[in-house]
Amino acid sequence: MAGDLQKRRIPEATVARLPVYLRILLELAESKTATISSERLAELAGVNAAKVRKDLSYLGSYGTRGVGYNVENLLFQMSRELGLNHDWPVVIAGIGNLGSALANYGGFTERGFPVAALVDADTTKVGRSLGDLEIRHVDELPQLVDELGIAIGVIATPAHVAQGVADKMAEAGIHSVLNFAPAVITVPDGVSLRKVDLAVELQILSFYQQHRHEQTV
Amino acid sequence: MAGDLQKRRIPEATVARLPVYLRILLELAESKTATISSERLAELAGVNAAKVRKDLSYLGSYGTRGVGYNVENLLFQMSRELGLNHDWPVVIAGIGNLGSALANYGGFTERGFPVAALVDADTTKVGRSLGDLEIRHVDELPQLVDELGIAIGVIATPAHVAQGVADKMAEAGIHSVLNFAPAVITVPDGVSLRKVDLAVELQILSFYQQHRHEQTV
DNA sequence: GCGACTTTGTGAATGTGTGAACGAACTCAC
DNA sequence: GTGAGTTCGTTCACACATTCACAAAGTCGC
Repeated sequence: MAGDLQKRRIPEATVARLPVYLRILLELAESKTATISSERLAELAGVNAAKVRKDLSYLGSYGTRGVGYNVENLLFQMSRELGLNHDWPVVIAGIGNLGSALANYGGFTERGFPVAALVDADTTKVGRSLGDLEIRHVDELPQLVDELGIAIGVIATPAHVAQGVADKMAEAGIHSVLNFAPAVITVPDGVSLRKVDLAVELQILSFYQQHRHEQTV
Repeated sequence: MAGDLQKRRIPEATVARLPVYLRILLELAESKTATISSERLAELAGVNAAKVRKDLSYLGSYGTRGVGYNVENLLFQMSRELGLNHDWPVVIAGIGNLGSALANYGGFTERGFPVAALVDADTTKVGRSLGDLEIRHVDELPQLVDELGIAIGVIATPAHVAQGVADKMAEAGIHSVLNFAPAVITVPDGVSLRKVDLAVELQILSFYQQHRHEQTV
């Protein structure tokens, strides 16, 4: 029914916190903890308890007053909401320092994001193997996306080619892009883009360091 | 004088955008562009022009109506505000896949964050060299911080030891921490903490991918 | 030097996110 | 089954962030 639509649009800030809760719940489940209160979860996540309750309430009313939240149930609901009940194959573009490290890093597959393909524009790299994957040419993206059901593209190329790669990804039918290149890139409507920029993070830290110093002086 | 204090506290959201503007301005300076309008800068940064003007106004009134901003001057003011008029030496803790990649990545030094030391808790790694640096034991942090004037600590360890490393960094006198480990960590008052969590980023993308799909169906 | 044009800087309106507070709903001891 | 204690879900007020809209301040051609 139509009334079901928009019943609860989840705010962006909440979406960004759900994965953090999820990881904590996974750890709790491993240690056989059956229920958890918003207070304790807040402590583990480093946030405010009211925020936790509000965040979780967007998933539905899965808590029990006087008791807390059932860990297993909450895990299930949250995984469903985050779309983690199945794998999302990933392609990494740009197999340099960072790209190689990401490809070798087991944490992706473990969390449901198997690295299904590696691509690069450098023909001297194409054909080489990394782990159990062969590096393919970036122009093969459309076939790879099709054949392997790739949903997410990770850009680990130099800045000046990042936009071109993003364009190729979008064209190949990828709807989610994670950009590590230190460049502002744009994607068409309907494609999600997130960025991780190490230099920017360091510069933000530098700002606060600088200002803490000025204040103290 | 005291009236100078708090004249203009820069909002967090603005601080996070300044490094992006900075990078664009550097590119503009390289291509000998003398002035730039808020409109054009906004386009390059992928944001709204009003936002650019408000952000820049926190640095002071450095624009000229009818003309735009002088690139060189704006660069100077912004670097000063971000504390980038001198280098900030960095220590990387945890020399695994990611740590090694970060250590080899030239982009840090280039942007004023020279990697001055590498530490690890694994005694089989201690003593080995990476680039022109020798891996030191994490317990040597206090001396390293002192001798090399290290200001920023980067955590690239496994999740379960991240908090311990953060504690050691804080104790050694580091006031800025960038955490790559997939774990929530806390630091004492007076220490800045930022995090980069790859799995979280992918899961956020997964959320939107999932919901786009549900909507379309 | 004057009028047309450009672009900044900011006040006011709107939107988004946070945290305190509290009623509602549940458990548990007796 | 009643009362004391716990914890959720939600409301409200406030803080923070974004965007619009426009006067103020400059340029430039003639």
